[in-house]
Amino acid sequence: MEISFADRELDVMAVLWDRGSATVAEVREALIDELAYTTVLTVLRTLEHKGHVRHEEEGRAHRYYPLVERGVAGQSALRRLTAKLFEGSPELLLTQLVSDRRLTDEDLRRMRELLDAQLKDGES
Amino acid sequence: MEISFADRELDVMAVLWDRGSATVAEVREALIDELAYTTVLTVLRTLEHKGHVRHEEEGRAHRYYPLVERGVAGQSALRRLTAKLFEGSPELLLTQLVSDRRLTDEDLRRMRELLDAQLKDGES
DNA sequence: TACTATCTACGAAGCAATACGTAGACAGCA
DNA sequence: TGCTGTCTACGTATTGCTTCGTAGATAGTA
Repeated sequence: MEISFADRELDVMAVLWDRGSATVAEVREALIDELAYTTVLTVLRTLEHKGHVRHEEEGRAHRYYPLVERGVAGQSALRRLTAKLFEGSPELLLTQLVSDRRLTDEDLRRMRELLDAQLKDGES
Repeated sequence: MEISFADRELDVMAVLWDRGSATVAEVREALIDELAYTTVLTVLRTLEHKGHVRHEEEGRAHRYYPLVERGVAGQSALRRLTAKLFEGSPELLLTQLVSDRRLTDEDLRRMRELLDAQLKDGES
């Protein structure tokens, strides 16, 4: 089961993930683009309709909570990206990743440790 | 300048990237979903209209060539992904990438070697 | 010549995403 | 009580993506 978000939906989800939860006004505040209040509301309602968020009453307002974990959405997106843009090779993706930004040695070392840890996990 | 492709457009681009170039019939053949001939043609024409592909006459048919490199599109997509789904941290992205159980130990080992190579480069 | 297969060109329909306006509910305050 | 600001609900316009049908051109073949 694949999860994916349209551009604007992803913007909104990112706010919910960052803050844990948010009201319409808070989401609107957090977004870079200046959207009408009702626009943000609409996005949240469609996300709710799709089952990606839920809401609770908070006074007269609604507080929205993400129902999809950021990691799950990330995993899904990474798989699509790997398949379509990196010939199915995570290695190629990593090549791109480290060639784009100038990562410090410290960054690279941490990333290598990460791979070490994962490899040791597999051995057990 | 950000480049992005819709889902079906990406499917088609992937074929062109894999093969270097292709006619409408070849793209149609290569796609997993069975689409009408005109559907594939339309996608290619809109891609051409956007400047992402070009075509040359080949007999009565057209042969389409990608004008955007796979790597450039990949870079663009990776940036978006990092920003929206991994809080701007390539390290978090890698964590997610390597935690995918679909990766073999061999994949992980090669990725570690890649980072090793990158680290040794940095020392020189 | 007439038929068939294959191609492009064009148009249109359906749907989802995006964006916003208006109406109506309601709390707080003058 | 009446005004103002804030909220949801609802409707709607626009745009882009996707899909395909039909028409017309043309090369090859009976």
